[in-house]
Amino acid sequence: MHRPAPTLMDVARRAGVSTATVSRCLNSPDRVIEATRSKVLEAVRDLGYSPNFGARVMVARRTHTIGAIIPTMENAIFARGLQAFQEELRESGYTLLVASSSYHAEVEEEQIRSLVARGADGLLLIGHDRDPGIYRFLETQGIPVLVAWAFDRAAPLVSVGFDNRKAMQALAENVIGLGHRKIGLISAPVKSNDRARERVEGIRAAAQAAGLPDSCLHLVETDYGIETGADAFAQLMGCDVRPTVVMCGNDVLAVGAIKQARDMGLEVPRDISVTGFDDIELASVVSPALTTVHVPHRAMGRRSAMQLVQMVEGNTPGQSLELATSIRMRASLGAPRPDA
Amino acid sequence: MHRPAPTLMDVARRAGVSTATVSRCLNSPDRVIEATRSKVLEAVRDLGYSPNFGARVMVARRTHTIGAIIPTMENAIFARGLQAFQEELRESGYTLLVASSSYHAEVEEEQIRSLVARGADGLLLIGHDRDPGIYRFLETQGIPVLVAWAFDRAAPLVSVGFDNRKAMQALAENVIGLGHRKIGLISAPVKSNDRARERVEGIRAAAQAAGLPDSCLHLVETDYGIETGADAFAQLMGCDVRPTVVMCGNDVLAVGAIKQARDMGLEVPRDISVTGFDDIELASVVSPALTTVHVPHRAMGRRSAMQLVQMVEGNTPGQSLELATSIRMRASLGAPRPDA
DNA sequence: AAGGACAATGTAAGCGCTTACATGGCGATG
DNA sequence: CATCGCCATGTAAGCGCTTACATTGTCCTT
Repeated sequence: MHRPAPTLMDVARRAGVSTATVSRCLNSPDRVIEATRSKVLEAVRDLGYSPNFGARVMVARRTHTIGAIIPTMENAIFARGLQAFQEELRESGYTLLVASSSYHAEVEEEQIRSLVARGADGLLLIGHDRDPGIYRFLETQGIPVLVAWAFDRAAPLVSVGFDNRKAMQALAENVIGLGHRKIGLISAPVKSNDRARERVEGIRAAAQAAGLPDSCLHLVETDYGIETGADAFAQLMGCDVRPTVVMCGNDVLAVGAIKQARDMGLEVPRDISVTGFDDIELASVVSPALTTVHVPHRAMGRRSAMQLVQMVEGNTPGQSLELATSIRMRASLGAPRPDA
Repeated sequence: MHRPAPTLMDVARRAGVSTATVSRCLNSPDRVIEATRSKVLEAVRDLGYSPNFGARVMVARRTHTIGAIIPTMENAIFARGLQAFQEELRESGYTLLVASSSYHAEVEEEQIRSLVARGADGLLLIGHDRDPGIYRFLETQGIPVLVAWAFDRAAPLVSVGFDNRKAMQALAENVIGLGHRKIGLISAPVKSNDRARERVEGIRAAAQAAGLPDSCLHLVETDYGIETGADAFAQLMGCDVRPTVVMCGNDVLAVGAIKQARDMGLEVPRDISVTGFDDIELASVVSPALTTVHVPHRAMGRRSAMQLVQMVEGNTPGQSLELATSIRMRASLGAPRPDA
């Protein structure tokens, strides 16, 4: 059905030169005399020639491609950071290829292998929880890897991000400081998700520090999404001991919670407070605006890109970087009702 | 600094067989006797071997990779459809690689070339507006291309999507039917964005059909985002003739408009109505919930994937598919105030 | 005018893999 | 027991490109 794509050889023949000359025209034009060059470039245009990437990579051993695997594209949590990551990469002459794992470890592993096989010069991964085998694999492949969205000095991999536990703990201290003693928690599944786990533990730590019993915390785990957040909220409200505040592992869940509260005729924050995590755009749009932990998405993306490029080009071990988070106090958090 | 990644040859030597046998072990295991196979697989594991994609592609001429270039990852408009697209691809044994163009034609062209060079077997593009030169390039490369998010029978490329104009026209007819005569429009820049353009024209068509003068429409173009939507809304409200309804080219802009209305002390829909387009999750979360055009994101993603795979595998020309949209009447649209 | 330096181009090896074809061994068949 | 066929494996070509090295021609230099 289709003539195969033209090759270097075709161009060379048409221009009446050797393949080497064509290659040089394309890669170091100044090493070829003007007359030849224009002849060759004309042939390239006429034929609609485009170099075969595979062949080129095989020789050059560099693709100028960075791969990123994120848990999901479905919500905005990674979107902004990734956008910044890509912008910065572009400036350094790299192309970003993104794959999403749908929060499945096996899919992620598959994607890692796929991206590596495709010659990614470096990889961006989210979070630390991962089968050690895959780290060994990356090691033998000699591919620099950077972990983002979670800073952990002790982790085996270089990471650029923030301390999830500390950030959530700070928010929880505020919540407790307002007088809340019955706290509902909605989190993404903590198994094999270090970020979710750390956030929950941050809350635990704050409760403990304030001398609250463990029983004051009620955790519901659920998948990611507005609807699932809503369901979890309903579940929490159905318990014998109603919480006065629901702290959510991220903004998407929190928005679901707020929505459900509204649907149940509860007023936030008068009847119940809600908090989130991430400070995505959604957080300031929802009504009441969401109290949440602000994460420096764009800075994280940019710094990750810079660091990763450095690791790739300098062949250096790379250095972890901790970014600060801050608390955004907005309308969704208030003191508990005196009668509650 | 690093030992180069192991090759087929290394594995073969370690397992004491030929490279052909190793290759067969990996690609058609049943053509190799059990004993040999386990020997080879052990060597593969020990060495952390991963096939060199470039080399493999060069021979096989197939990558089982589909590339997609979307205008932005920053908001959820493409997220859900893309997720479905990826899921369907995965089931057919394909990997999805995504790049984003930030709504820049040159970036998009670069990404197309990059993805093609990387051996994408097929491409998913959004919308039809594009330099014809790039179509010629794709033609000579023999890469099947599918356009999504915009159905157009007359377009040169196969498309799976909906009729943007018709969809928006239907919504506009509703709006006009409610009695609105002064309509504000907030759209993404219509130049080189056929979807935005068609939507605006849909509104124009509805106005014309209802016998309204052109002057009843006031268009503001702005980039994508909640904040820009808010600004555009403020601008619209600052005009001498205040509209009674603001129709937005998409939900993100509409959410910005609603937010701005709230900030300006206007009650939606009593003081002013707002409509969107896309029906992303955000639309039903915002308060008041957004009246918008529902787009079958997931179906579009799945059908696009199926169609594209068919084009790639069957080497067939492919067939366009029009999907239906529907109107979601929610709280943000009401009749105009009698006194307005 | 002969020798040398240098610039432009050509020649060919080889990157890591798949696969058509060649080879050898073994069981079934007559 | 010789013959055939088949299965498991090996051999080697070649995918499209880059690049080290070889070749040719030009223009100085002495």
